[in-house]
Amino acid sequence: MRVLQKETLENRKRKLLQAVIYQYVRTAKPVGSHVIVDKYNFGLSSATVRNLLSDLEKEGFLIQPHTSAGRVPTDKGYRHYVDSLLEIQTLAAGEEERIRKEYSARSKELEGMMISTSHMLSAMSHYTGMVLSPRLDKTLLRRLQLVSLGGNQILVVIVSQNGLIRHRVVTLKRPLPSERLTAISTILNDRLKGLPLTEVRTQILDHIETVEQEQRDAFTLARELVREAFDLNQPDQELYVGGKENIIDFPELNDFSQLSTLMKVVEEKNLLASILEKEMKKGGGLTVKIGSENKLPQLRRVSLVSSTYKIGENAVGVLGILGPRRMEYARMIALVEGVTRIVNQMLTRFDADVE
Amino acid sequence: MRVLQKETLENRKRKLLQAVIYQYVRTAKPVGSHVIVDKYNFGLSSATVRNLLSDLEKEGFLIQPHTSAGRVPTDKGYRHYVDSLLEIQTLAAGEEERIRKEYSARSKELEGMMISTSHMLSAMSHYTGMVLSPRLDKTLLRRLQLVSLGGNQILVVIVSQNGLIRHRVVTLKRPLPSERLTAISTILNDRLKGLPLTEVRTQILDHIETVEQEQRDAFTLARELVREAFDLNQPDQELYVGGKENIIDFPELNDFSQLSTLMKVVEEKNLLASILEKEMKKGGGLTVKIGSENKLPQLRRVSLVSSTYKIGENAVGVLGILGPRRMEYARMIALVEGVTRIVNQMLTRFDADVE
DNA sequence: ATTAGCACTCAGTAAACCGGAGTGCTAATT
DNA sequence: AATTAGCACTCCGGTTTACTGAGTGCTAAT
Repeated sequence: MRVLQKETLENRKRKLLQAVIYQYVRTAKPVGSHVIVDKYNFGLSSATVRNLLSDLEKEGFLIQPHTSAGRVPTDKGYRHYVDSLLEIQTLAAGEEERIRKEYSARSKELEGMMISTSHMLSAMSHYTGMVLSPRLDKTLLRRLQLVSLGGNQILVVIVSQNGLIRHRVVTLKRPLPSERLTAISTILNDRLKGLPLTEVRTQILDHIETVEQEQRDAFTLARELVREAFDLNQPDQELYVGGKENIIDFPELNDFSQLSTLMKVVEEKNLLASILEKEMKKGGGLTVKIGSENKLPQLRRVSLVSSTYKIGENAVGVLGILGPRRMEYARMIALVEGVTRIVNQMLTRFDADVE
Repeated sequence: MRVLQKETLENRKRKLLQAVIYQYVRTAKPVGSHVIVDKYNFGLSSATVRNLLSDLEKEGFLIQPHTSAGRVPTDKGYRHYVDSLLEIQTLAAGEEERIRKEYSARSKELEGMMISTSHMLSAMSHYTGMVLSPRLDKTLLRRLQLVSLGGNQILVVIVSQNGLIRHRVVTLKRPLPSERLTAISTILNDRLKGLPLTEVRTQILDHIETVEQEQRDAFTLARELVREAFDLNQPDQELYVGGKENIIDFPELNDFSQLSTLMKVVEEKNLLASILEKEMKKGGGLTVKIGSENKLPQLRRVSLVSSTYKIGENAVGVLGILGPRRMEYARMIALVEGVTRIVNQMLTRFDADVE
């Protein structure tokens, strides 16, 4: 994604570009030569600035909405700006504090964490926050517990190594004495512990044959359980989105139809999810996708700042924000980066907590 | 809420009012006398219709957005219309089918059901769906299960009579052997089963003193558990909202600021929740609140169709939709009523499933 | 009581009309 | 050679004006 920095773009111009972008981000009005002279100390006259601006336009970093208007950054301009943010801002100490507090107040289990992360990203950015949950096949089974609910209902609780908890009520054809239940529970636990969750599913569904007779019906039951509990058509990666409503305030979307199409993309989570997933597969770190850099046409008027988060060494999920192109990139990047760091820590903590 | 039907509003006028509303709901354009003559067979001339319309306006059922425009229903007009919907439409057979299928595919546990209900309401109405979850103090404890996760983490699973499942990971100060855990689990279960969940909380937090010595530390532990698991600052009734994004398409909200304030109310769930809660306390059945009939000023441009749902005989929660005043009330009422019926059945099924 | 007819009102749209912000270019200045 | 002052030009956006047509209310005739 990184555009190589032309030598021709000497320092003065770069400063100017930054000033324009900075100004535009604040005011949302096309930036004219006079504003620049007034508010930023370049020691140049408006005429000179005009010349430079004109150059920058020829080079594709700026554009005029119409003749006789000021300049507005293009995607390329933003890109250059983002790339030049060498010294990444860090989160203000207060902010980091606030984030951590928010987490500790909430539950320690994974789903809760996903939800609050998405909310937090949105709250602190005033944009839309997204978190793609860790993939099932990267998370290992810590424990599988069967709890009788009386009658022929059973509660299946699946706990993964990193704190993801899933539960499901399963109704059996016939009742089952509770001591049988614990027996089965232990067998299953022994056999399956430490396997990836996706494995657990297939293990049970496929390898029934190889089991000795006495354990046979344990597995028949197990099969029934798993089929219901894992809910095959439920995707194993979920996207949590917080702050959809902020989309309304995106400054660029001045008409309803644009607003509406964007809303629909965000609503229809799996599109977004698959984009983030690709991001994840491509490896790690923080990426910024600006406007037209997004493949999805519906997203070409917005920007995405996202980052993969890890359990131990593996990138397992993605989190980020979706906002207008006219975005305070520096702050947003700091935010995403900060939250990623914290999430990483928390997930590895989960991991370490295992007996 | 029911406005008494004036004798003065003779049949012909009522029919006319209905026609106007019907027409307006479809077209969103002020309805003029000509349209009425053309599309509805009243056997009257436009002039006569005009007179009648003028009457209806004097009586407050209609209003002109400006002189020389057609008429638009007032809240009072809608109200009258809704009240005159004697024969409630029932859901189309296909629709009911679709709803039931949707449920069976999804999980049987309560939270999942709440979520899919809110989604369904929104999907079928194209408006915004809301479900207020059953109150904790109306639901009884079926089972409280402690599951060791190894180390000093414990998973507390709380299952209520009607299928609500809550889980929480609790980290203890010191590790606890797993046989102690099951022992404690049984004690707690015996003692607390069948109590309302709110009771469970207070029982454990308050009555520690009265316990014999040998069970003493069970309760010390329990106390620790409960305090964390029930998460005191979490409200015990939750509002599930689906289809917020549909608000964008509400025809009445033609400017951004209105849109935005409405969004904020819906976002800030507890305001809505408390309104619905009041609805519940006031007893049962289906209510329609039209525009200014809503206390909350932010809601005075929309309508609410809601209904309480029951477990057995008690109204425990509320569900409904929020849409524009210009709404197909007949269909919406049928929808809410239909969904309520199904939800009632499912909840009572949960109840009956207990051993 | 109903209706035909007509004068009147007014939203909404289009056309015409500025004012001003901002540019590009040229010629003068450093 | 780079910078700057000055000026003509462009075009957006807001405002005014004019016009159309849908729809009404009223009066007089049926």
